[in-house]
Amino acid sequence: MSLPHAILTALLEKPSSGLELTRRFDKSIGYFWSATHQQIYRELGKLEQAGHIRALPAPVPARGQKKEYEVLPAGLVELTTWVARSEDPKPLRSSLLLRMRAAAMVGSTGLRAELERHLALHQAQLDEYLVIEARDFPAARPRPEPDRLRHLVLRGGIDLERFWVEWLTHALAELGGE
Amino acid sequence: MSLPHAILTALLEKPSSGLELTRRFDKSIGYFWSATHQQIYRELGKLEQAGHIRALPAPVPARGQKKEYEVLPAGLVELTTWVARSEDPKPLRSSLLLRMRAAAMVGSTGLRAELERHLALHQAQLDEYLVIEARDFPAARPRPEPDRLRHLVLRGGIDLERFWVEWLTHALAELGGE
DNA sequence: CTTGCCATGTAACCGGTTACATGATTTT
DNA sequence: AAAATCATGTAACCGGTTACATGGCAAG
Repeated sequence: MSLPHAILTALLEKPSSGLELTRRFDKSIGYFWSATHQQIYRELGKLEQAGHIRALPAPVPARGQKKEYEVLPAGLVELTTWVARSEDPKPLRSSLLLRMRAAAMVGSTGLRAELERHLALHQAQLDEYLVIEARDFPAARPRPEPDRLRHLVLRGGIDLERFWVEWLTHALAELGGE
Repeated sequence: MSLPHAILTALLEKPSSGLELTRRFDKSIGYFWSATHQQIYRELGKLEQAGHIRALPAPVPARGQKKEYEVLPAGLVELTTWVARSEDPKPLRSSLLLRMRAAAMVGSTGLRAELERHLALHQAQLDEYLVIEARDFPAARPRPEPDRLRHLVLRGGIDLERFWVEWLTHALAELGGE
């Protein structure tokens, strides 16, 4: 049940329409909780019904017309209690690790190319994160808590990509020429 | 579309019944592709229908009776081609990172306890992996390829847990007393 | 002969994914 | 006025989750 809270967070940062949310998900919150525009519209409807958000009054409400949403006090309460809520981490699901395990049974033919492809993807994502870090979090400390928290989140993304890059590099070396 | 291939791999390692598979998932393949017994029975049905596996003939087939499955040649082909197949990594989904991002907007009250809980969980998982590594992969190299691949998979799990342990430790330090 | 466990399932639901539909606005 | 783009949606599907049902078998 994380998507509604992802949306509440995004709307708190800045009231937005569905499409704007979709775009911001693509380059920010979506880095660790992605969503398509269909999901977002569906969820906005539910959140409005629940009284957690409301559509800002539009001059002429109509289909195909932009609708801006903002968070209501009830939504703020919901998000605040959710932050303190406890939830187990979902078990890992990696089809790449699974593939490697299968390769141990049926041979690793063709696996190398896939590892190289993933390495490039993770390296690219890492580079993207590092650019954001340099832009949004230049040296200078200490910082106010909100900034520290946002930086920690980004750090998580960075270190996770670094893990993949290192593991894939190691795996390719270990696999040897095929 | 990974579950069927996880099952094929497990059945190649050793022909099993549905419940046996469920148990083996809980302590091996399930570390990176978990499944409940309902999923497994459903998938076994599909795989049998597709001609990828077959139930070994039982003396008295009946409901509530154990059914052993084995992989058929078609299943082996399917798994082999799947290993070489290319598939993008699913985008990361971490409700913990999301929670921290929300905390940057509404305050981090109650977050510390959750971080500590996750730290303990990941530390426990890491310890479990390390025991398995010591048991199944004692020093001595070089090794045949299948063993190298299985060890790489386990290494992935280990390094991933290490990442979480380190990041959570860092986050707790950075968060400071609350 | 009841309790508990082994083993195989069915049913309902839910979030995420993919494909498509529709209206409004801007560009050419 | 046709084409492209912005913006909001509907519908169908699919894998994973939760709750429950059913039968066989062994222990006390």
